[in-house]
Amino acid sequence: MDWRSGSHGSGANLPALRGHNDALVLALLREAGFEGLGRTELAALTRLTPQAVSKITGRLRAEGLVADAGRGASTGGKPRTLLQLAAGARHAVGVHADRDELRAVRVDMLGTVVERFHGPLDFAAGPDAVADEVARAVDRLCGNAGAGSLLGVGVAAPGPLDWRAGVLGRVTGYPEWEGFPLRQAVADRLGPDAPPVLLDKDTNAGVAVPGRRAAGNSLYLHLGTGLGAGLRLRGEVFRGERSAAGEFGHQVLMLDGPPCRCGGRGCAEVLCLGAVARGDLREAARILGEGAANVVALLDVDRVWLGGRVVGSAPEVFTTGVRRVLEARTLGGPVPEVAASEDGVAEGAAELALAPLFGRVG
Amino acid sequence: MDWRSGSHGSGANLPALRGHNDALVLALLREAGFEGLGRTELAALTRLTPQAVSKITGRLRAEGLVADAGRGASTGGKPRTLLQLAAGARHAVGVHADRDELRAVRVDMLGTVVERFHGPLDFAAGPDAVADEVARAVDRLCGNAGAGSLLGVGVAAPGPLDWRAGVLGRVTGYPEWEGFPLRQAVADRLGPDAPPVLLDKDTNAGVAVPGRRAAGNSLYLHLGTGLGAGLRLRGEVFRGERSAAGEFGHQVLMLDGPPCRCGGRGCAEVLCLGAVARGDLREAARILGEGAANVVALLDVDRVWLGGRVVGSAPEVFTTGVRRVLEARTLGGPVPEVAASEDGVAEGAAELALAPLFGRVG
DNA sequence: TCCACTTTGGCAACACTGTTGCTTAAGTGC
DNA sequence: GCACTTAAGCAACAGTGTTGCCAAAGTGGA
Repeated sequence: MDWRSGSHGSGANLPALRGHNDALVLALLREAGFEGLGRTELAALTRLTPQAVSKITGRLRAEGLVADAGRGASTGGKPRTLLQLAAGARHAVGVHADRDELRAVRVDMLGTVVERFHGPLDFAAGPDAVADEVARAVDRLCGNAGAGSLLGVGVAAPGPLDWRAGVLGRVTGYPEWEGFPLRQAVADRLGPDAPPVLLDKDTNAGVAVPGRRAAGNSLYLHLGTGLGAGLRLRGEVFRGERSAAGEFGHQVLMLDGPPCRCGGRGCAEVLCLGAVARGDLREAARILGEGAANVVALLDVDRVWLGGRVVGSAPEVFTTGVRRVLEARTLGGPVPEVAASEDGVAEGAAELALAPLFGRVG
Repeated sequence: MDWRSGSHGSGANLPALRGHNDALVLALLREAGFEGLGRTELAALTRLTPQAVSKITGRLRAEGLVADAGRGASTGGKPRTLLQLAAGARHAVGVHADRDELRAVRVDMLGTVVERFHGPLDFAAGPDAVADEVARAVDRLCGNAGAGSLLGVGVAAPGPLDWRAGVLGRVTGYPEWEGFPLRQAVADRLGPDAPPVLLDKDTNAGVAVPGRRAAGNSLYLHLGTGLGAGLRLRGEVFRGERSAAGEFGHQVLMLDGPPCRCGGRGCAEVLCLGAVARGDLREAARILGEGAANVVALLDVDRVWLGGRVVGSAPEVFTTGVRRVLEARTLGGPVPEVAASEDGVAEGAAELALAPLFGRVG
């Protein structure tokens, strides 16, 4: 349930109890998708009594979040009335603010993209101008949605940054960005009636891409101008206490190897980008694979997503290269799924805004 | 709160609500230790109303888990009545079943060791004989405790093993151990009225050593005949979906380096043990530090514990060596605490048995 | 066509949770 | 001595999931 807030979490009262169960039912209905789920199945999955499920779904129906989805087949008695998520009843917006481009999407409660928008962006114009552009993109996408149906806005930006405070960190090449409260800046521009705004690293949004199977542990590796990673453990984005988790580019893979801009030697990033610069993408994929295999072994990762422009330029090379290393290094154990991710950072940002509805922090 | 059971966790009802709040209050009182805590402070920490705290502490007092601890200083009004954990009211037993030695402890609810026992052990005698020895050690330690005060028994053994099922995996040198249900074997020998028995990897027990600050992320590195790790994320042991997390020995630190027994090349273990074999403990510490720094950066780790016989032979060399690497590699960020752990695996195993009382899985 | 059976799902009463409103106890400080 | 502050319990309350019961809506055999 995780009603954590302090170091030990928070106490729970009746509203919190109800909120937990509501979110749980919504999450199960979301996973079931268009097929829907009967009340009896929900009772079995939640381990609540059928009567409790009836009360809960009654509430959710009254709020318009859940709707009937016809009748199921009979199993010898009255056929069950199927319920499904009223996907279009609420929306979320996700924005990927990259160095030279802005991509924004509006998604429904299933995470399906309803509307897209993208345009140029220029970090050099300064953080205030970028906040303007982000707010403008959100407004454009929300004009077509019913008022009040927007649950949240997620903004993904290059890290590092402070997720809790919503403040940017040192963005390479743009020193004036450090310390800029982008989350608050966007929220101010959207007005006081706007839903909550979240700010997260692009790699964290990348690992949160909506998918039916949110459970388990996932790793997203982003190879572009730099090398970064996002982690999803037990279905939730893992950020660490100081939003610093997911540092992958400066994992040392070759002790006393070539010097890196970070001051270290033999970092994954310097090795990988070096191979890319030499045009040796196979070697870059192998290095990426070795780094991924370290994380896979350490954290029992189920799925590895690869993204970023370099990967996008030759997805096959990278997925097969990484998969080969993982197969060699997982001794008998299950080999994680490896796939190249379409640029889904904006979708992931929207997913982070949607997450609280389903009882997840992110 | 984490009343997880299925992939999405479980539904919550009133008993679960009460259990969560009871566990939370007990955890806070445990952290406060002998100083105790007033009802008002508990209310602030739990975000419950003072009246709710009075009801909760009333229940816990009736069960004997909590007791008065005198009066606090007045802050201008009636002085608060302090409460503290009745540490001696319940106990847990932890057993470290190592290849040639058995160490067992009985601890109170604060995790303080009340009684110790250790003796020889011989894995070669077979798993049944070892289960006998473990059960005998538990019986010996529990004879002196009041009946019914035992909350649980934790058994730590060399990994890999299946934590959920309580079944051993491949123990190097003892092929007949694979698949042996040690947890059930011990439970059978303790009888039907005995409290729950847990089985976990020694490295997981090592990272769960009782300490006031359970929150945050910790890493335990064990350097003995092999190299292993235990992870504690957000205060809970991280085992992964298949109990496979914490693989550290075969993290590749030197691409295409010296061949390892696992079939890979340049693994942390082969590099580290190689340096140890050459008598170069400083180099071993440096390698350990580089591996630790990778994990620290990836997971935003706060504390690094070092253990195992090799570390025990020269704790200063390893702590300073590891700390030096961490200082060099954390660029401006906070440097995690580094300490050599006394052999606390048995205490950690007891802690895992105690954990459910405080609302943690482990 | 009828009827026993199974399964679904809602109504009403219930037990029990934390919350609210109020009162009493027990200190401090002018 | 008295106003004030803080702690903590009693009683009534709102609202949760649970239990017991019953009506609705199917299946399947006589």
